[in-house]
Order: sequence, then C-alpha cells, then structure tokens
Amino acid sequence: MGQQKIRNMEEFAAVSGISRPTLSKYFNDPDSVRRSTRERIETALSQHDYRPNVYAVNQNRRKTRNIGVVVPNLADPFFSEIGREVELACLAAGYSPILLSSHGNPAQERANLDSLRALKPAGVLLAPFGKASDRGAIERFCRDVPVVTFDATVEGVCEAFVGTDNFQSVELIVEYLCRSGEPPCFFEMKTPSNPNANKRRQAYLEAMERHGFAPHIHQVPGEGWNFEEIGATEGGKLISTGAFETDTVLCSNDRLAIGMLSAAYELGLRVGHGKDCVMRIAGQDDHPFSRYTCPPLTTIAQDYGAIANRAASTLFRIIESETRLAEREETLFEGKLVMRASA
Amino acid sequence: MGQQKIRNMEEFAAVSGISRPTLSKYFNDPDSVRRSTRERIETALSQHDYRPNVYAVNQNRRKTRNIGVVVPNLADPFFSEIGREVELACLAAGYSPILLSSHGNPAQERANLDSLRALKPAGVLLAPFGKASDRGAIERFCRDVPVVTFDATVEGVCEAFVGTDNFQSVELIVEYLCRSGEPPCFFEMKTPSNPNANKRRQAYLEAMERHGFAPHIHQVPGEGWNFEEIGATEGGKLISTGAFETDTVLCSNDRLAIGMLSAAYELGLRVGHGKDCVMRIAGQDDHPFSRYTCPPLTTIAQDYGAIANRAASTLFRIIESETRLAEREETLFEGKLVMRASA
DNA sequence: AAAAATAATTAACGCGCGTAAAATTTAAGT
DNA sequence: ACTTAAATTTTACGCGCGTTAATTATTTTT
Repeated sequence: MGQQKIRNMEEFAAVSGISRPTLSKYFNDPDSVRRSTRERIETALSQHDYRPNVYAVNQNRRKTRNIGVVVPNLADPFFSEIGREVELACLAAGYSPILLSSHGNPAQERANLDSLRALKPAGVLLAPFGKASDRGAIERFCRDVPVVTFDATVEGVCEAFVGTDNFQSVELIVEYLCRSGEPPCFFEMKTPSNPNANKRRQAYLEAMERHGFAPHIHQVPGEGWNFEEIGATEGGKLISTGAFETDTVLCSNDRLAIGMLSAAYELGLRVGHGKDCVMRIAGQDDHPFSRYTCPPLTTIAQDYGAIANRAASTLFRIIESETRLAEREETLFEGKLVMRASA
Repeated sequence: MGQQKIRNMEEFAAVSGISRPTLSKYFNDPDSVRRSTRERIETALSQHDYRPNVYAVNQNRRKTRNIGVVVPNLADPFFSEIGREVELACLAAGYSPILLSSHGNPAQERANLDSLRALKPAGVLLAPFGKASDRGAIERFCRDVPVVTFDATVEGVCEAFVGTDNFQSVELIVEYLCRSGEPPCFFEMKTPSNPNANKRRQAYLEAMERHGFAPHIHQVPGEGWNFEEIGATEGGKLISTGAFETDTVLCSNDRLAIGMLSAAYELGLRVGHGKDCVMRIAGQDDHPFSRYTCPPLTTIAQDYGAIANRAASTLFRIIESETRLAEREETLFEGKLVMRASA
C-alpha cells in the first residue's frame, strides 16, 4: 500500500504496467484477460487500491450493473427481511442492489421508479402495492427496464412474478383449523390494497366450501399500514360484540392477528387451543414477531428465501439473455403450516 | 409532451432556447438563474421531459449530492423507522439519500462505508454498532467524508453525535418504577454491542443509588440480534428460577422485554401493575410493536423524529459550511415515559 | 521453427456534463 | 437615455472511462 493516490485508470496503467484498454476489459470482466495479466493486475491492485470511477464507468453504458429493489414498506419486517435476501442475491451475482421503500405510499412507489429510471438499472425487483399501484406508470417502466415482481402482482404486467401460493396456503390452514376445532371465520380489512388479500379471501371461500362449512367473512374499515392497530381496534370490537360466528378466526395476515391478540388479551380472553381457552386466532405470513405474541401465533409461513432467490435469479436470467421472456412467468411457492399455541 | 426524445443537455438547449451553461447552472441550483429564464426552462421541461444524466453530472464533482445512510439492521423496526425519517429529511433538503443496512454485521458496516466512498457522497449519517464497529475504518472514513453518527456513538469519532439521553431516560423510568411499586432489577445481555446498553446500565446503577435502593443487574448470554429470543429464553429461565430479587424488571431495550413478556405468558404469570399481577416488566425505546404486546409495554420513548431531523440538519450544516466543526457536537434528546399496562 | 491464433498495446475519438473566459445582452439605478 | 451591474451566450477545454482499429507481442498449433 502507500505511494501516492492513483487518480484514474491512466495512472493505474502506468504503475501496473498494463495498458488502459486491457484494464478496462479487466474491470468489466476479470475473466476476459489472460490469466497472467489478471494476476499482474490484481497484485498491482492489492498495493495501490485504485477503483474505477463509478460515475465515469456508467456514463456511457446504456445499462449499468445496478438493480433496483422496490418494496412497499420497509417498516414492515416482512419486507425488510425479503429485501435483505434479495440484496444478498444481487451481490452474490455481481450486481449492485439499490433498495428503495415506498413508505406505504403508492405515489412514492411511482417516484421510486422515476428515480430508478435515471440510474439506468439493469433490472428491477418490485414488490408493488397491487391495485393501489399506478398501473400505467409500472407498465411504462416495464417497457424500458426488465422487471420481476414479487410478493404482490400487478395483473399481466412485467416479465415475471414470484410469490406464495395463497390457495394452497389457505387450504392448508383452513383444513387444519376445521380438523382441530370449529371452522374459522375470516377477518380482513374492507379495502385491502394488497392483491394477496383478495386471493386469500377467495381461497378461504373455496376451502370452506370444500370442507362443507359455511364461510363467514368480516371486513373492517381502516386505511394505511397500521394493521396491528386495525386488528386491535376493529377486531376487538367484533370480539366483544360477539360478532364472530365461531370461536376461530383466521386473519388475512399476521399483523392483523397480532393486533387482535392484543385486543383479546385486553378483554381478558384466553386465546389458544388449550382447555381453558375461549377462542382461536390464526394468521398468515409468519411475521418475524409472531412467535413472541401471547400466545405464539399459529400461521402459514411464506418461504422468504425461496421467493427472494427465485425472483432475483429470474431477473438475472432475463438480463443476461438480453431478451424479454416469451411469456409472463408465474412462480408460486407453497406455504408451510406453523403450529403454535394460538390456534 | 411528445416530440422526440431529448438525448442530452445540448439538445434540450436547442429546443428550450436556453444556452447549455445556463441550463447547467439551473440544474445545479434553480435559484441561480433569473426568474424569467427559470420559468422558460421549466415550461420547456414540462413538455419535453429531459433529465440530466446522473452519472455525467457526478463524474467531475468532487462531492455529489448523495447522502449515505447506514443503519446496523433494517430488520429492526427502530432503524427502519428512523431510516425513513432521515430519508425524508434528506429529500426535503434536496439531497439524495442512499440507505444501506449492515444486517447486524460489523464487517458489512465496513463494506457499506467502502461502497459509499466510491459514490463520493456529500456526507454520511451513520448509526454504528458501537464497540463492535471497526473503529479504524470509521475514523479513516470520517477523514474523507463528513459524518454524523446517531443512535449509537463511536467515542470521539466523527463530526457530531445525536442520540437519546440515556441517563435522563433511565432516571425517569426508574423513578416511576420505584414510586409505583418495588424497585426494578435490570435485565440485559452480557456482551451488548450497543454502547447505549452500557450507558443504560450505568444510569440504572446511579438512579438506584440516588433513590436509595440496592441495584440488581442480570446479564444473560446470547449473541446477535435475536433479542426477543434471548429475552424469552434467558429471561424465562431467570423468572422461573426466581432469580430476580424484586417483582419488577427493567429491560435494557424493548425487544428483550417483548421476549420476556412472551416467556412470562408461557409460564402463566400475569404481568402488569394490576392486583392480580405477579410481576412488572418495563422496556426502553418504545418499539413500534410495544403497544401490542400482552400486556402493552411500559417503556421510554425515544424521539425518533427529533433525532433523525437533528442528525440530518447537523450534517447539512457541516456540508454547506464546507468546514469541519471546531469540536465534536453531542446532542441528546430526552426520553418520554410511556405508561402502559406492563409496569 | 514457422504459421496461425490469441492477447495486449498504441492512438484516438466520443460520451454528457462542469466550468472558465470573453463577448454580448438584459435589467436596474439615477 | 445613460451608466453600471448582473445575467446570459459563445467558445472551448477537460473529466474518466468505453471502445474501436491498427499494430505489435505472446502463445498455441502442427
């Protein structure tokens, strides 16, 4: 190390004894130069610490090695987890992830896509809001940049979608709940922005029919991303007014369930499948905090890692093949039943 | 809108009738051109949608308008919240935030600083690990880039630090606990990487002495960021073996408390300050989920917004003054007692 | 060892923009 | 209207790197 600072590739060429075009080749793909020169470059690199100017490198590229990652809300541990997995996958494949949160706001999602456009990313991994997303803006964006959506889909848009099989998941937990006690009612928000919510409702209806029980859906008002609060306030109301037809409630997602559990606790009701329990509550997603609720939440686990890795690898495939997919790919991973004490 | 795509500032100069150097001035600071020309530019802009090439713009700048934001772990809602606040402050001030998570790994923190360096940021907002951080790497980084640390400090390093006044906060809750019941024991991890933990322990000792009670500190083993699990497992052990000297436990942070609450629930112990309760548990931080625990967690709220905004504005001040601070600034915000049912 | 194939070097141009200097236009002040 | 000051235009160069074409050096093949 030491010596004077290397200011540009020209100077590094001088100290390393390698010509600039060869260095340029090396930095774009280390394997594109002869083994011996690669080694010479790398030893020089180890004692001079030069790195090409990111901005100069990308200035004339039509596409950079950046990959945009857009999630609806980083404050939701589900997305921070899956965002992390996606980031790691990008780094492992030699891309630079740029993580953006839409902060629960579809307008921000659009703004994020706009700023990404300026960064000329090689591709984008997008977890959209769904119906609340600006469909037109996303369509336009997809025309310019390869996009793989995950978690939630915008019907028919983008190269591919990777998510969870809600029908399989819901059947799994409905079957379990019916088998082990009273059949579940379904609890959700009236105007869910997330398309998974709609699929889950539909799946619930079908599963209940299949098992020969009457479905009961309870939709409560509430906006935004304060799911726990809505679960607590509105779920609490339903519990205390005896609105639920059975003693078992399947929530559209874990965060609603977490809120409802806290409401039940406030009401002095013991939740779970034990003898002294008066009701059962189940969720969906296996939120990171679900194992620490009181009682721990029975839920359906999504395979975060599988979804993230498949979404990423699908995007890489599209980028590297330089051609758009013949037709839209949909990959759905199965959920796993996580049995805990709440149901 | 419409017409053909504008490829560069030259072409935009042609269609807008403004010379390129003036356009360049405008894009660097819209207020630096005459009002009338600014309006002409903006109407042209509204019907041609041209944006300067980010990479070309930054290529020759010694400093960009980017601001790096590095947090230890985005999966922790505390940091995703405060990260969000910081991002907003940056955008409002006309900077571009780049959010990076160190994923609970000090080596990643160092890697994040390295990649930030390549982006020539105007400044960096860093929430370090503390003792676990690579002090040398951070010092070196601070020599090249203005850095304001927040949440946790690396003693003596960087331009400024913004955080919570742990001594004031802990006094507040210790006073409350002593006044309203038995004096608290203190529960924490044996090897906390976060310097706040050490300050909090110290503050606990001092507060107990001030109030004339004997302090009791319980340190449990455990690594990493699975605070809830450690709180549940190790805290549960302490509870069930009757290790706590009093019926009141002050946890070093909310996530440990959340874990301990779940352990208490498992043990069938009612927590809170009601008549039928056998123990009290309190936390620190006012974690977003703390109001939905069972029972809701009594805790000390940090002023996320104030910390984020002060950290950001301090950094902007340093950047815009173009001079390093005469001496290191420390700003500590007071915590607020949040009384809920758990203590 | 000569021929063929592969890799590296030299020389040179362009990308989109920042920026400086000199010339020119526009606005402000009296 | 005339002087000054301020803003804009013209002209021109440079930044750090990608990239290409022609040349030279190195390795592989037979």
